[in-house]
Amino acid sequence: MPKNCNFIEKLREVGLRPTKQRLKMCEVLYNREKTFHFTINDLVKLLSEKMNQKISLATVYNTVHAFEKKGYLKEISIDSHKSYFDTNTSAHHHFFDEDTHELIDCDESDIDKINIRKNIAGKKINSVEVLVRVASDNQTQK
Amino acid sequence: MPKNCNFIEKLREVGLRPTKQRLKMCEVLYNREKTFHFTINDLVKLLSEKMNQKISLATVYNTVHAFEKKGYLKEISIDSHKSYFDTNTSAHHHFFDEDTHELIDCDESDIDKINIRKNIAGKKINSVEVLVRVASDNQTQK
DNA sequence: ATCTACATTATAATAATTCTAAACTATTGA
DNA sequence: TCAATAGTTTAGAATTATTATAATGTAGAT
Repeated sequence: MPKNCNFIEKLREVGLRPTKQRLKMCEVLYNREKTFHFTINDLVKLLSEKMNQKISLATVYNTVHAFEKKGYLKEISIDSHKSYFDTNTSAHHHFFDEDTHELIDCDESDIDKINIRKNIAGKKINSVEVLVRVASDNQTQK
Repeated sequence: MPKNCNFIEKLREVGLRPTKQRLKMCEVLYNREKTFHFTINDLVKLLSEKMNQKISLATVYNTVHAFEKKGYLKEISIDSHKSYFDTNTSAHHHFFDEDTHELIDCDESDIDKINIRKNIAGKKINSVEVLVRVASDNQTQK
């Protein structure tokens, strides 16, 4: 498991002070095998339940947004009622399970490269993202 | 210009009563050449300013959602802070101009067909949507 | 014309997010 | 080591978007 000093350095590098709260958040977010997708709500729950660390809501918002601005987190738009964040900040696509409301990362190999034929005058492409919505296939058969 | 009786019929067909408010909304939404992208806020403004029709906010929400449920409108997720709706309900992709916050429809021909290689067990694909974020190209040059 | 089910409305309620101002703390450098 | 200070956290208030409520109104069937 990565030690906290990694997080301290990481935070320092981008100019964020390594406070107790930010370190706890780093642990929750980045001390894991797989990419983590979450809403602010999920995160607050995890922090208070699992980490036994009560962090003010405002701090969670501030810190998540600080992380986002610094490129530690990426916001994903799926549902206009909820903000999802992703610890995988590289360009990648998603599946969204409409039954469970779960986000799943796509690998490079899951979706062929997207070819954009249209050009918008004076504009450059910042990102190309695909969202594949899936749901349980009820007519189970042949 | 399409006459209102078209809207009356249209509404009847899907089981919505053609009330004064819904007809006004139909006019704003569908009496236009091009696809219309809007937020609830945009729509309320248009109704009150251009159409001189004061409709209660609750009615606008209810009616937009009724239209959406019946397939007259499609919700587009771009920004978790705003709900965008689209009068083009067919499957299509979008450009999103991050400078102006404007949505632009893609034609079939603008983006090659997306090939999804991954399968999620027991799940079927409901939709595949591409969002291309663009912004002004400032390093104007060679 | 009357009835009934659905609509509209103003307003209250809720939920998500941001603001505020005071208290706190990590860093700097004397 | 110890202030000074600049950035941070916090509780709670404020704001914004959306939904619920309950009274009143209206379209469509009889």
